[in-house]
Amino acid sequence: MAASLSIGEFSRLTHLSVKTLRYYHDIGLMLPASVDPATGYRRYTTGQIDTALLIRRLRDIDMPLAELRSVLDTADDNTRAAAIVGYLDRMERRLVDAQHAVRSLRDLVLDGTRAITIEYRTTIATPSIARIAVVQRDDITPWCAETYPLLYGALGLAQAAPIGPGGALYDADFFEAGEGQVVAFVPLSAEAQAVPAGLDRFEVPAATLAVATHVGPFEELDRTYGLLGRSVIDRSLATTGSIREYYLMSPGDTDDPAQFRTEVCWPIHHQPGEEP
Amino acid sequence: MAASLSIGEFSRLTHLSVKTLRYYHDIGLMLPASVDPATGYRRYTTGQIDTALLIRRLRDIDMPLAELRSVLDTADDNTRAAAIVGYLDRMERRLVDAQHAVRSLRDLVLDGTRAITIEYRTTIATPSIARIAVVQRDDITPWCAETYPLLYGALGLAQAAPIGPGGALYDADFFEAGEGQVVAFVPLSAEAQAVPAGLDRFEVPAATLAVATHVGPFEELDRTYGLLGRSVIDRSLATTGSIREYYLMSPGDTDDPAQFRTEVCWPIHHQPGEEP
DNA sequence: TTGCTCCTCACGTCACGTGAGGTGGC
DNA sequence: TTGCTCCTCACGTCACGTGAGGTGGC
Repeated sequence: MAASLSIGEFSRLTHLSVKTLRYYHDIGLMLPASVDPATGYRRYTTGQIDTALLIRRLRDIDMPLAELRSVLDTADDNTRAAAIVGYLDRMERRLVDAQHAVRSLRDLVLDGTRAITIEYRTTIATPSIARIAVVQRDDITPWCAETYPLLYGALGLAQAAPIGPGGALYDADFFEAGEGQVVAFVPLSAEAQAVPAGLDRFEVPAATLAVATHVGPFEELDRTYGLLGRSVIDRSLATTGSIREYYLMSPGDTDDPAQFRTEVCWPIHHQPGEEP
Repeated sequence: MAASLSIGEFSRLTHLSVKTLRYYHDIGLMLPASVDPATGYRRYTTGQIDTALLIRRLRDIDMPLAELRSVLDTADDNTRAAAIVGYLDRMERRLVDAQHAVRSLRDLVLDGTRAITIEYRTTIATPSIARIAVVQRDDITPWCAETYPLLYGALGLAQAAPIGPGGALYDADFFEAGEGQVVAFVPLSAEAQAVPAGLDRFEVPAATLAVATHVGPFEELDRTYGLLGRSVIDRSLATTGSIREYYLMSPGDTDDPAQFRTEVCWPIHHQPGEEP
């Protein structure tokens, strides 16, 4: 019943180029139904159109060939559908992220004049409740989304009130190696009750800091980091130590990322104008 | 004032890898502020952080390096902003298209059982008003969006009513070479008044057709085409001639693409069961 | 027989990443 | 002096596209 087609005919019906079909044959992704042993001519059947169209659809949305291969190798329809839907989910998230990146860049370009103000501050050690973990840069958003409700939830249960805005310490490795220790903390008076399992007492160390307040979504923090880092280095104030952020207005307070206010704190060895 | 940085320090501040920075130097996209003639060590300045961050942002959303180069070569701020925003516009459209592709594939995977019914039909020549042009496959959507309001608008002015649903003829080249003649037509009684400039009288030729009705957005037509083409070829009915579509329910009738009904008509040399 | 289709190499493209093997700076 | 940083090749990767040069089928 299924008729036989030359590679050119099959190409026209599937909108996969002849070169692409030959390449898929070479790598074993999609084999012709038969190959003439004398001439090497490839023959496809109409029954292969479905598969070819699926491949084209998935390639159109950039599924890597390795993943496509494992999808095609999946015989069971439900398992295969689940694998595809899993990819679609990931893809949709990436598209949304890309849209945010486009919009944020548009804001930056159309309003590139926003300067930052930098203040200098020496903090004292602060008792707090904290969650400490080694986190990858790419995982920081979900980790925070999970951690802060946990911390504030624990305070609620203990009927204790925070004595300042929550924040986090980021190990230098976190930025430099893409993975490092992160301490998410909420300041709390030392007399407050015992902390639940999984959370720790932690004393946020005293520090001398250059501080810039970032207004807007977390994805745009890079600009504030860039300007703050530049200022610190230009003034030869840089020292080792953790980068610190304080979340003055965050997802716990508002749903609108444009309203977020984040203090970015860069460790310095002395305040400008003071004795080193 | 601008401090000097090694490539590693600059890499950490900009999140561009050392390899990437060296590559940008090689191709002349972004030069170090200085290079030690003895050791080849590259030196960057804090004043280059802004440019590096812009590059990173634009690369994050896949601007090709050639375009990035022309953006960076643009000295005038407004012209540069316009070039970036132009790219952002194109990118945003592509992202929306990709989202549609993802959703449409999701529908297909979750409801892959939809079969099509194929009927056979012999039509007679039909007088019509038409717009004829050579169109690229990629441009067909805007071309149609422009053409049908024109055609129906002309009918309105002439106080003439169409005598059947609008449609289009697609030359074989349109599908095979990516560009070919397209005739968009609306059937009209031969006695109706003269046609306005830019439009033509056209007689849609008689034909014997295999017809499948596609329900849903135009982006999913490939599946109906695949199933219809497969059926026609399997039955050895294929012949040369234009592919034809009739728009029974289209953007002129509803805003919801899920409601669109399109007859896809494949030319055949005789109806199955009849004498060839 | 003409001309269209199909074939197989070999190499190019894009934007880097991955080592190898070696030197420089603090 | 140690070990971390930086250097330059050369080659790899991903998913094909672009010819060159030649054969096959109708």
